[in-house]
Amino acid sequence: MSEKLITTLRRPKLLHESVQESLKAYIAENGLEPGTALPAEGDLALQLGVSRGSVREAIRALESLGIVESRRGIGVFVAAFSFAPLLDNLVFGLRESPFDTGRDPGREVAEVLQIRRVLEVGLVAEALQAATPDDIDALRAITDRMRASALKGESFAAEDQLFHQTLFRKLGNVTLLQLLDVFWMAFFKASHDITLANNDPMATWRDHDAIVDALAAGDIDGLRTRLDLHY
Amino acid sequence: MSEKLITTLRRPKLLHESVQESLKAYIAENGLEPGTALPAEGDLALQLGVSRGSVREAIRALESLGIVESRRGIGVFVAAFSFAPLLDNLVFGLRESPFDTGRDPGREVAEVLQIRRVLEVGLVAEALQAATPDDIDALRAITDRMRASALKGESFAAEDQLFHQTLFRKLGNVTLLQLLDVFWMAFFKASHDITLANNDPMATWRDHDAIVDALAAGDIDGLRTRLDLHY
DNA sequence: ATGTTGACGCTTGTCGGACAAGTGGATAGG
DNA sequence: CCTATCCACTTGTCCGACAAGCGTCAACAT
Repeated sequence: MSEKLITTLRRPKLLHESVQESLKAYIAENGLEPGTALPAEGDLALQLGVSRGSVREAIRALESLGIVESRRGIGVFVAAFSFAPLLDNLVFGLRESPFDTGRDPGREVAEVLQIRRVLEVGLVAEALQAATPDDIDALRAITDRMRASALKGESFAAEDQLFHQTLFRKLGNVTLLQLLDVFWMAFFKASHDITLANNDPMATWRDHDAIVDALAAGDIDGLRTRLDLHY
Repeated sequence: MSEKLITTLRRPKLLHESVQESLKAYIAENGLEPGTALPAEGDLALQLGVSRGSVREAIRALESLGIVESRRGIGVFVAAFSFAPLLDNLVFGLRESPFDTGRDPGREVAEVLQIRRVLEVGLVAEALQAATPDDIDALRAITDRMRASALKGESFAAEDQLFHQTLFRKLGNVTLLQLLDVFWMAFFKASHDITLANNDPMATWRDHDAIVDALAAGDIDGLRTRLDLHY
């Protein structure tokens, strides 16, 4: 069959790449939990028979991926998985990925927005079913803080992010929550870089407040409509 | 206001991290396209006033993120953006992210599947509108190859991936396509690691074929239903 | 004249040692 | 018992050196 997976074959594998794989295998095979300390760079270099520089380069690569975390004067530790380390690269690569769209710098923002819209609109019904009165109270508290900030003419990025996170928390899908977080930040950073003209804070607050209203009333259709209009 | 974005503040910034940012800024500000060569490590070290080791560590971190690519004996080049370098880390971190779910090794798979379902079901209507007869022919050709493989008792992972990619290609949302690709591969790898019992190939083929039928008939509701049942 | 081969310079890859900077615990002093 | 200091250990950074891979160009052979 189509066994054409010879994509990027490295014959004589580079040393720091081998060390990288060795470290990943060491973590995976031993089932090391986040926070576990790895052997010191010197020990690793000694055990693997390579120089400390090669070990350091491997650690640096794994660190940028969020797999390990090195703390000066203490040691190297297994890091808790998070999308955050990948975010910077995401927005970096998102600024202008393909070549043929140079005339449309806001295209990636629109794409991210479309993905967020589909995800949230498609899941808000389930979020309504899973929501408890406590969740509604928490959302209302967030919109209250939004209004307070809006009245002072301030923006409320943190509250906006927290709102969408709280709305879908009860679904129990942590991957979804992280993904929404990534896209929220990607949208935030990108829109801040390109169109510095943020929307009217009061209008944004009313959008969120109307969503909470529909949520409290159990109005699924209205909820979908309000959320859709929000985008 | 709530300017609590002090998340990961490094007071005395580490040297190789500064070099990293400097390189990213150099690429972004000069608008360097993929394939462009960067100054040699030695030159960079000289210009930045740091050692070559620090420059190398920064390059190694950027390389693992897919931002640059260093070729031995030639130089360091700006890499084309791709989710591929991040995929390994994604599946690596997805194997068992949180601590409290050790008894449910398939939870992440279910989460990824839910995200894919919402995305595809929520966007299939727009995909129908954007689809041309050529697209339907292409999809039918894929399902034909699926049936041929299924009759021989073989699986058809590549065709499965291509099917979903073709279905949403006309939306013109490359970010979405890459995301679906990432999640498809994450699901494929994860499900292959955990539950080695893949579904019946014939049943999988019938699922996809029914989707093409509904697509050709312009039956939006049936399309949504079939796609939903597929998951 | 043309094709081949070899040397050379440039690049990244790897090594070893050295010192600075930061952390945490042991230890001596109050 | 509490406190301050010292010390072993770790990561961070630097320097110099050599190996390995690549491209160019000149000298050579045909």
